[in-house]
Amino acid sequence: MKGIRQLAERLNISIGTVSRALNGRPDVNDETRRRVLEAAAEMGYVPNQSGRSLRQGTTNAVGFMIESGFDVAGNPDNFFLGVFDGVQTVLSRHHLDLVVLPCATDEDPTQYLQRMVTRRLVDALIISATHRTDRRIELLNKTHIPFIALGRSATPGNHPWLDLDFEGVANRAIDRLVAKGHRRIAVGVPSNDINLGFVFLDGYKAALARHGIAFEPNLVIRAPSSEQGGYQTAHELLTMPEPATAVVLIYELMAIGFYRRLNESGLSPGRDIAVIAFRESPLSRFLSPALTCFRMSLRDLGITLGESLLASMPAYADIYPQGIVRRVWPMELVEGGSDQAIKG
Amino acid sequence: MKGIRQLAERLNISIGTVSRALNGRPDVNDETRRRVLEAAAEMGYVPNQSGRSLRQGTTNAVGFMIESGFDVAGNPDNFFLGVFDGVQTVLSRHHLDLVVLPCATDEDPTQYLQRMVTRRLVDALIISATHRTDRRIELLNKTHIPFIALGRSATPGNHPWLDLDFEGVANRAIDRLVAKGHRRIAVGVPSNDINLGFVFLDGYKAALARHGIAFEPNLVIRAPSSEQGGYQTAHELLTMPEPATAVVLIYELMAIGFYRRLNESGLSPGRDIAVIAFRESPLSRFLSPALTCFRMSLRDLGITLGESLLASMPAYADIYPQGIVRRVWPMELVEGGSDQAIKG
DNA sequence: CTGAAAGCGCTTACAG
DNA sequence: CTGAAAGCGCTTACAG
Repeated sequence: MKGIRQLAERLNISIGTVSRALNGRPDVNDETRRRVLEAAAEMGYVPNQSGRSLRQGTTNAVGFMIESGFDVAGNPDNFFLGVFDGVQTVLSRHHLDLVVLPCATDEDPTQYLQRMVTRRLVDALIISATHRTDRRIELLNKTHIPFIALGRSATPGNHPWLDLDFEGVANRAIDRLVAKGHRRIAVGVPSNDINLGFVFLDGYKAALARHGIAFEPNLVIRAPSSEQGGYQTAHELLTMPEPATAVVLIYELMAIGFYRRLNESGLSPGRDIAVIAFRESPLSRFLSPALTCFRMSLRDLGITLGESLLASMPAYADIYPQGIVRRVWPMELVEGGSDQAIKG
Repeated sequence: MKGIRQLAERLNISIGTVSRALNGRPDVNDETRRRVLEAAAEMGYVPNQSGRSLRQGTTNAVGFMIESGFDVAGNPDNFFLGVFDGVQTVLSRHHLDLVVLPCATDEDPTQYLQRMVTRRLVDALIISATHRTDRRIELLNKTHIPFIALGRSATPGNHPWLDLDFEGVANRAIDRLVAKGHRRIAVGVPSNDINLGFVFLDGYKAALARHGIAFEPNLVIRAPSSEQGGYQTAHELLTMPEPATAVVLIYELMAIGFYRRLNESGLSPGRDIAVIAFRESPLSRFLSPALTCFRMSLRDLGITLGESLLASMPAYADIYPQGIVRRVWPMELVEGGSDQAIKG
């Protein structure tokens, strides 16, 4: 066990001076500092995090909670790994580490989060896949731990959040489809309580209203965010008395199942029914025809997420003076062949 | 700040007794224990992990390192989230938590791991995506922290490991294809140093030898483990002087690109060229024709991974007496239409 | 069965 | 510029 004490003994100085030298305090003789750093490197000494945490009251770690159950479904190409990378870029500037906290499927997310918070495993938290009403937000607001939500929620709070622009997705998709002559436009939305479904649906209704198209509840297909869900969505649409001519899917994974169901009926996406989906992934290019979808930089999203979180922490607020960030993240439309059909 | 001291004051007993009651020590009066537990629940008291860690020398956390760069590629449907779930099932039995440590793409994996180890963030580690020679294994063996590798490696060590049965995949795929009359069977393998590529290739060569088929180096196509890589693989195969009649792909993500390239030439997987891929995912069923591939339970793999890790930790060795586990994980073949072509 | 005390490895006012 | 000492929140021998 190589602690600060061994290091100090070896150099014949006090542990206080070693600590100050290591932590870059200005009140240390240059020569002393040099010797300390040299010896530390040689011994491979790194401060014990528990010792520091206990003394300082901070862990120098930021937690990112993910829920296997909800997050997985719609994210086939590892949405999160891209975001992690961006978050880490920011954290590493301040010698903070990112630890990912995966909540097991058989555990209540709020209880899990509660445990992580009270154990003081991390100084701050990022939560994702927010629900319409989200008890985690309630809990975090009560405990006063700094956090940011990747996703809005109807649960109130003064916390920062970052969310993808699902209104924008709905609006631009509808505008595009209407411009191509479509009037009966369906949407495939999540069947659970995840907040983005609500935002997307509101955007859809607003866009229809702008174009003077009446909202028809039966054109809103609720299905799991999976291939199977996409298959179901296509099946429902095809067996309707008056089928839709276009569809906007919330997850591109659904597009695979959607395409397949169309093919089974001898129909072709893009020719017989227009398809637009959120979000671009490696798959979207390889579908045939390529999927019209929305693109974003996961890394940039992660960077903004990290910076916005730090902005809400007193210790970093002067470096990131943006205050409480509440921001919608824009996305870019990527044209594919899947919505090229011209109607009427 | 609600610490053990506040709890003790409120109950008018010493902090030592509170600690003993909370930790389930037998030498505590039943009534005292009841009062302590009740008050703790009421106050929402949970022991500070830094305090415990510093005193006990353990963190009660197990780390699972993932590398964004390498792990992501071949795992479109979140391989790891399934495994995490199984690992957590095991850890939660012993009040251990799983923390995932994602190594950023711009950081050296060995240095990252070094930092995590010396900081003493976790008591034990799981590493994944092992390379042919893996400096992380060298490091971990040196530091004497308990760990298990998900994947074999040529780097020596007495550590436990668990690995998927890539020889089995190669053998059974080749047997099946040979039985259908194929003799020119290609393989698509990773273009990097990841160990599974070596294991798979060895299995392939051995299987060919068993069937008296000469090994042809140009039938080994090295490509990235992505759709693009699958596309490249198909392209190379189609432009060969004497094309292969069957192919085994190491990642099912490659199959998407492979299918697409075949379609571009008016060829059909399953009819014109037989395709088998490792590993089953939601996608494999939705490809047309469905992909013949290999299935496993990610959760069960995670459970075994967790139990094998604990077996190597002195504190848990009596509960998990399996010793140093070194085990190959079997998989089940799932029939699709992609290898139904009969040659000869 | 309980209390008082030591100590895990650090950081940081406080003297000098 | 440096050292001696206190103390972060726990657990655990050691007395009684």
